[in-house]
Amino acid sequence: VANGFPREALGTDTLHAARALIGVRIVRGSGPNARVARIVEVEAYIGSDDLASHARFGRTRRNGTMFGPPGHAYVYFVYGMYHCLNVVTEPEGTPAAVLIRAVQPIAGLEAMRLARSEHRRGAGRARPGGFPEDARLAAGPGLVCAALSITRTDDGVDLCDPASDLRLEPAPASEPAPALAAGPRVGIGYAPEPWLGKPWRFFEPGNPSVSRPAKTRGPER
DNA sequence: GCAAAGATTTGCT
DNA sequence: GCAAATCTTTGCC
Repeated sequence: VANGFPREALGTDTLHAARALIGVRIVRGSGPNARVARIVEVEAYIGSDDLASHARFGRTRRNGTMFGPPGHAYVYFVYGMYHCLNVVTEPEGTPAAVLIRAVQPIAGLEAMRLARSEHRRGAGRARPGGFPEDARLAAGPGLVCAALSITRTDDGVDLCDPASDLRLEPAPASEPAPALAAGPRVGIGYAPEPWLGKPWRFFEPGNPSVSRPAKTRGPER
């Protein structure tokens, strides 16, 4: 019997929650067809003051979930073709979330490949022959949602509820704590300093499922 | 009501 | 290395 993810690990400091999410499982569905993936890369977006966050405009129709209780999924649509999954953090009323940038496929790889192949891209173009390496199936925020069939219908889902079709589960107790590295967030060139340079991207260095190599010179301690 | 840009990914020049 | 694909959301007139 799977345990639900402890909400208290997400309800306070977002940077702490972001680091704690590395290694945690994201599960889609149940039974033999369940898809299980291990989080290897995240980014923190904290409060309305963070000029890289969707919350910088205050509460809007799109980002309302970010203002809600922790442990729920904030899913948004971007660039006309991709979705991005976030885990809401901080107490209700404080807009903050952790973007899931990359996951490592653990189980249900067939279903992940199928979901990715069905994810329609540009002008009906067919995907070129062959699937990517297993480790690269969900190596990016848009690919995470494609591989796990995450869309806006999942916005607001309680990820700490073991009964949710999309949910978090703790890493197995036997698994060693993952190494951690940090660096600046990706794709937020519109944001001014100091937000642009905040080292609020966390990942497991060396993991082949990470979306892109570290921009930092070496692993942080 | 309209114009501009986006927490991306991919393929081509 | 750069621009296209594609459409929702935001901001301004």
